[in-house]
Amino acid sequence: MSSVAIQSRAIYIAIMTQTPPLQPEANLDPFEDFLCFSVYSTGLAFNRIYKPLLDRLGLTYLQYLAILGLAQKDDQTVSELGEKLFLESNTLTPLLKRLEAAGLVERRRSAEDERVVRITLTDKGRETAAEARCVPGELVEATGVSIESIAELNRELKALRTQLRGG
Amino acid sequence: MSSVAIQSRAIYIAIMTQTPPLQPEANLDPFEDFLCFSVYSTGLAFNRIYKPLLDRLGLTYLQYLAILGLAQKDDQTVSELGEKLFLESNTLTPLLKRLEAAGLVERRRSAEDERVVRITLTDKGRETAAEARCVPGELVEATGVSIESIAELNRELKALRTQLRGG
DNA sequence: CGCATTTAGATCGCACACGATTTAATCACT
DNA sequence: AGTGATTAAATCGTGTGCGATCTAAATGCG
Repeated sequence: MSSVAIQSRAIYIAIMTQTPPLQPEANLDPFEDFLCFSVYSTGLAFNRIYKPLLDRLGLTYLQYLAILGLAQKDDQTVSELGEKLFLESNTLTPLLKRLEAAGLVERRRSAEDERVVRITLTDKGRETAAEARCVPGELVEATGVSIESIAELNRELKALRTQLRGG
Repeated sequence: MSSVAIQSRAIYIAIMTQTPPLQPEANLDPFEDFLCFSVYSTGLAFNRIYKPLLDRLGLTYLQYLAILGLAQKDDQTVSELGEKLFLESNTLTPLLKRLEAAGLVERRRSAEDERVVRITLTDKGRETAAEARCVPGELVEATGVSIESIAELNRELKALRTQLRGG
């Protein structure tokens, strides 16, 4: 059994808490030591925490993020929104059609460039966005994680994401 | 437009870097300040980094995690594996059937309790697991994130996940 | 102008996630 | 032993993510 070869452009993004390279024989617990798994499973946990709150707004987690993104700036293109969310049209187009069907956004081809689709929030969409902004305030600190340490965690994750995306 | 009511059991899980409660008028940038989004988008970035490496093993990201989980301990039940991955049978059953179809695992009903399905790695599955363990070693540090800071980040994420899951 | 190239979205197929429900087996308790 | 509750896994429907491909519009360039 051969180990997979090292890539030519040696990106190394701190993936785990143990020093690479790993030997197959190493006795490690992947789900404790792999940062990628901590990020993955924390994402699942966030999704589950948000879901009951977003259900009342009739939004999924991604739809919630999209609505917040649209509320930031009116009349964005699909690509523009995609840059904020780190997603592309293959994910956003169906999502935006669902939001349109729900009466929260309008999709219109640009007059200057017919390739471009511009998204605007409807009145109902703006109301939903305002409610969506209140959702995080509902999740209230129970134990000892301070706002400061969360801010720090957020900074670290953003730096990591930037590295993962190639700087 | 009504703000959503505070829940009776006031869980607050530090969700963002600004102090709640948020007013709808607050001029914030959700995608910079929301920890949930940093976790979400970092997860997407991890997925994309891993994909080309896992493609060579013929595994998806979740299949990779599942194989590593199965390699830790032989003859696990679906529920046992689910506890490691924070997933349930509605996600794992189809995934395990795909791994079975690929010849990497075997699924067998327990003789003692016919409700239980036990999963074992085949020889091919163990080979794949050994290769899978080498994958993180391929992702090599390019810039200034040290193993120590990654270990710290990992600890913080795990603590956060624990809180999100209700302690 | 003519035509290849590029670009923005859309479409398609596959694999997750997850709430809700179903099935079948076991347990609890009388 | 009987039966209602519980449990483990499977099934189903909806909504992401994403690689690959497609379409149509705009651009570049001789």
